[in-house]
Order: sequence, then C-alpha cells, then structure tokens
Amino acid sequence: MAKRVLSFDPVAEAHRQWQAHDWPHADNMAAATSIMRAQQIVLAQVEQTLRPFGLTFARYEALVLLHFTRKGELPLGKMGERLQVHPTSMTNAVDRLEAQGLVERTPHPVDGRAVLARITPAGKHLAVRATAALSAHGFTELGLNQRELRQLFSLLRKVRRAAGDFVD
Amino acid sequence: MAKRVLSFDPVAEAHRQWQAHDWPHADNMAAATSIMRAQQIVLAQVEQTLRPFGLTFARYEALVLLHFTRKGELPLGKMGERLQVHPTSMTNAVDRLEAQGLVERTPHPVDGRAVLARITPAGKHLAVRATAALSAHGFTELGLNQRELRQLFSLLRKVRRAAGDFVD
DNA sequence: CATATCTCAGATATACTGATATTT
DNA sequence: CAAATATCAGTATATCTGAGATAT
Repeated sequence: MAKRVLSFDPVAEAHRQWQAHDWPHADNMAAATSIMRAQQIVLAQVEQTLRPFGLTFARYEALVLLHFTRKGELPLGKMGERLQVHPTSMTNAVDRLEAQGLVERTPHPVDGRAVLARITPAGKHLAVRATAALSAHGFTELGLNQRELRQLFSLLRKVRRAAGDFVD
Repeated sequence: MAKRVLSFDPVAEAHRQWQAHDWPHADNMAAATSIMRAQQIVLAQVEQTLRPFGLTFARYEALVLLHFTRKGELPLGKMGERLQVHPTSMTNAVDRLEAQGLVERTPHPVDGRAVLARITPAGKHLAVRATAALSAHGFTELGLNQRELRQLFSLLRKVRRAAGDFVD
C-alpha cells in the first residue's frame, strides 16, 4: 500500500468537481463515495489486525456467525445468505476454515442435500481472541462518540434497507 | 449472488449478540460492520451498472480521476496515492484501460522515471456515459434525503480523517 | 550511492459461470 | 420431473510481495 496521507479530502474534492461540472446527484455521489472509501480504510486495518491469526475478514465473519449461533452450526447456504456471499465462495471459505481446524463439516440431520459447518473448540477460542484484537484496534478507532456511532449506524441502516439488504 | 432478502437486519442482530456476550465496543462494531455491509451492497449495484461499459469500479475511478484533471493526465504514482491502491494495481488498471483505448501512456515531460496516463477522447466519452448511468441507478438510490446524505458524508469524513485518509 | 517510479513474475483471495451429483 | 444444496472446474479481477530496470 502507498499509505500516504493526502493534504486534502479527496471525496470533498470530487464533490466540488461534480458540482462544477453540473453532474446531477452530487450529494449522492459524495455519500456513496464516502462509503466506498471508508470501507477501504477500515477493511485494510481489520485485515492487518486479523493476519496474525491466519484469518481474512470474510473467514472471520463466517467464524463469528457460527460462534453466535446456538448450536455453533449452520448449513452453508444459510451462512452465504446471511453474509451475502456467493455459494462457491462459502464452500471455499469453509474449506479453508476446515483446513485450519476451526470448523468441521457434518451432515444435516434431516435434509440430506445440506451440509452443516460446525465451529470447533479451537474455532471458538480463535473467534474470541481475534475479536479481542479487533476491539483493541481497527473496529474501535472510528473516531466517533457514541451518539455519532448510533447516528452512523442509523443512516447506513436506511441505506441498506433501501438497497434490499433486509425487510422489517 | 444469493440475492436473497433477509427478514431482519443482520447488523442489528449482531449488535444484540455483542451486547449479550458483553463484548466491548458493541456500538463501534455495529457501525464498522454497517460500513462494510453498505459498501458491499452499493458496490454490487455499481459494478452491475458499469459492466455493460466494460468497466469495474476501480477502473471507473481511475478514468474519472483523469477526466477531472486539468490536462487529463497524471503520473501513475499520483493516481495510486489518490485512489489508495497499490502501485502494481495501478499499473494493472492502466494496462486494461489502455487496452480498451480509454487512456494512453505518455512519458513524463520532466521526470524520466514517471509515466503519465492520459485520458483519450473515447475515455472522456465513456466517463460521461458511465457517470450518467450511475446517476440513473446505483449511486443515487441510497434512499436518503439531502440532509441525511450530508450527515452521512460528514460522519464518514470524521471516520476517514481519524483513520488517516487525509489531514486538513 | 540512495531514493523514486514503474513494471514484471508469482502467490493468494474472492467472485462468477456453467456443469454435476445428490436429495427433496 | 422440477427445485434445492453443495461442489468442482475454469476464468477473471484485484491485491500483495519481492525483484529488477531506469532515472533522479
């Protein structure tokens, strides 16, 4: 990574350009671009924090999802649905987690088509340790106070709902 | 993609779990997770919109950056710095844009080490058309009013500043 | 000589398409 | 038989590491 710090806000600069060129929806473009760029930055920090644990963010998400499930197991299809990833990507992620001894595949008790991924004791242990590391870096250094954090969550929730992430 | 709509908000559900397990910084985790997931959704829409133009979001960003530059040209290094991508990724992106006839490489007039990427007339034309398409979909369907858009921009700007995206 | 800019080769991660086996 | 679930093979994209070429 270049990792260089700019002396100006690139999104604000782009916003000025969109307005100067009379391109429509400049505020929308700026908000969307902000989401993209903030994610890029947060993801880079998160992946750096997870690397010593041998986890990517995608695999960490899968592991924590299982950890938070009552029986510690879910069909791969449900996991992909929840994490919004392609079925083949889920197969791949579980392949890797299984190779690391963090989850294991077991047959579904009633639906012979489905396969369950179940988190192992080692997987639970790593999920806790990795989350503690993220709490110490990455995920907690957003620079917002509690009111702002909740405001941000609320706004992005609207975005996600409008985009069809969920219905309620 | 699974493209299935959940009947609950997965981030809110995770937030409940973090609180129930007494994991610290639950509000921070929820906000960060919201950023990741919103980006995932917006990016998918954007890439779908750009596909007919033969562009990915990464290449679109590079193209628009050149389009917004006075002379329509920039050294690859500056582009990578601005877009926060690895030098080799920039080389790769310009390779593809050049193969599509949207940019061309020219030697830097004074610094023999540097290479300029310059947007072509075809590149400018495509940048305008692709942006119009994004204005009609993806980037504009955030589901927020103007006040909310600016609030979101402002909050994410704080996040980006705290993460060292820029200084002002 | 040390640094900066770009490129190339190789490795890894994710995603998508299309096809297939199995079960419902 | 049609639909659902998971997997596999092959392809594409993007990222990163490490090395090297050229210029400052």
